[in-house]
Amino acid sequence: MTRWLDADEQRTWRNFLTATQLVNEALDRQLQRDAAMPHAYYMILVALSEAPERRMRMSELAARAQSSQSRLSHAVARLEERGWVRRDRCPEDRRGNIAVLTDDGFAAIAAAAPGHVAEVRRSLFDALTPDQVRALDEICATVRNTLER
Amino acid sequence: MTRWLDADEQRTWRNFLTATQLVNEALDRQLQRDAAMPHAYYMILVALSEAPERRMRMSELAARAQSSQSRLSHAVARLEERGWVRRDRCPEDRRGNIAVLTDDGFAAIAAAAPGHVAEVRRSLFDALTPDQVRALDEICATVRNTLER
DNA sequence: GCCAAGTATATGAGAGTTCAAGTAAATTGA
DNA sequence: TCAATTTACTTGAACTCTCATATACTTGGC
Repeated sequence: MTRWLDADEQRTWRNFLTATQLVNEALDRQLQRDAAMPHAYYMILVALSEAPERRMRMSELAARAQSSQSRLSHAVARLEERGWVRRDRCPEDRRGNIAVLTDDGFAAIAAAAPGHVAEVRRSLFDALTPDQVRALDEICATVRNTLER
Repeated sequence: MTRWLDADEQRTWRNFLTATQLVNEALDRQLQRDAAMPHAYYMILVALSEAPERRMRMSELAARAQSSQSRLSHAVARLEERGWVRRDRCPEDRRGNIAVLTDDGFAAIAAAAPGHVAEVRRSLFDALTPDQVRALDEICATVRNTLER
C-alpha cells in the first residue's frame, strides 16, 4: 500500500535533507565559534530584542522563537546564568514569567548579528537567483501552512 | 558595513527556518513514536541497507548518512547494543571498521520505512505542486554545491 | 465560595550531539 | 628504515533537547 518515492522524489528529498542540514550546521558553527551560543539561543535573544521593552511572556517567546516550552525554560535558565536574560514574575497572572533581555544580553546579540547575517547570506542567499529566492519563500510558506498548529 | 536582510529576505529566511524545522520535527516525532529511533539513526540504517552486502566503512557511512565521524561512532555503538548493526575489523586497513547491517537491523528499517515515507509525503511533497518540487530540488542542489566539502 | 479542570512554567532523567583529546595503524620522506 | 605526519576511528565530558512529571496558579461550573 505504500507509495514509495520515485527516483526524482528521492533525489529531491535527499537534496532537501542535505541542503537544510548544511545550512543549519553552518549557522550553528558560526554562532558557536564567534558568539559562543547555539542558534536556538540566538533566536530567543532576537525575539526578545524585537519585543516592546525587550520583554515577553515565556509562552509567547516560545512561539516566536520556535521553541518548545521546555526547551525555552532550559535555555532561559542558561541565558540567565550568563546575565543576558532576567525573569520577572508576571503581575496579572502569577503563574506567568516574563523574560527580559538585559543590556548585556542586548550587547551580546548586537555583537553577534553581523557575523550571523553574513553567514546567512553566504550559506543561502548568495547562491540563489532572485527567482529562486521567491520560489523558496513560497514553498516554505506553503509548508508552514500545512504543518503549523 | 553589514548588509542587513531587507524585509523580503527576512520573511524568506524566517519561513525557511520555520518550515525546515517543522519538517524535521515531524520526521523525528514520527520515527521516535513508531520506530523508536531518531531520524539520524534511520539515515544510517538506510545507507547501510543500500550498500553492497549491507556493509560499509565507517568513514564512508558517515559521509552517506550525513553524520560527523564522532556522531556516527556513538550512534553505531547504540545500534550495536540493539543488535541492528555489527562492526567488523577491516582486513586491508587495520585502522578501519566496517559497519554491517544485521538481519534484525534490516527488519527494523523495513518495518519503519512505510510510516516514514508517509510522513515525508505528508510533511513535504503533498503540499507542493510539481513545479514547486522541481524548483525546490534545484534550489537544494545549488545550496549543496556551494556548501558541500 | 469551593472544587475540578485547565493553563503557565519548571524540573529531572535519559538520550543525542559536539568538541577536544586519545589510540592505533598507515604513509611519507630523508 | 625509522621518525614525523596523516588518517581512521573511538572516547569522555559538557551541553542541549525531549519527554514525562511536578508545581503553582486560574477559571468555570455548581
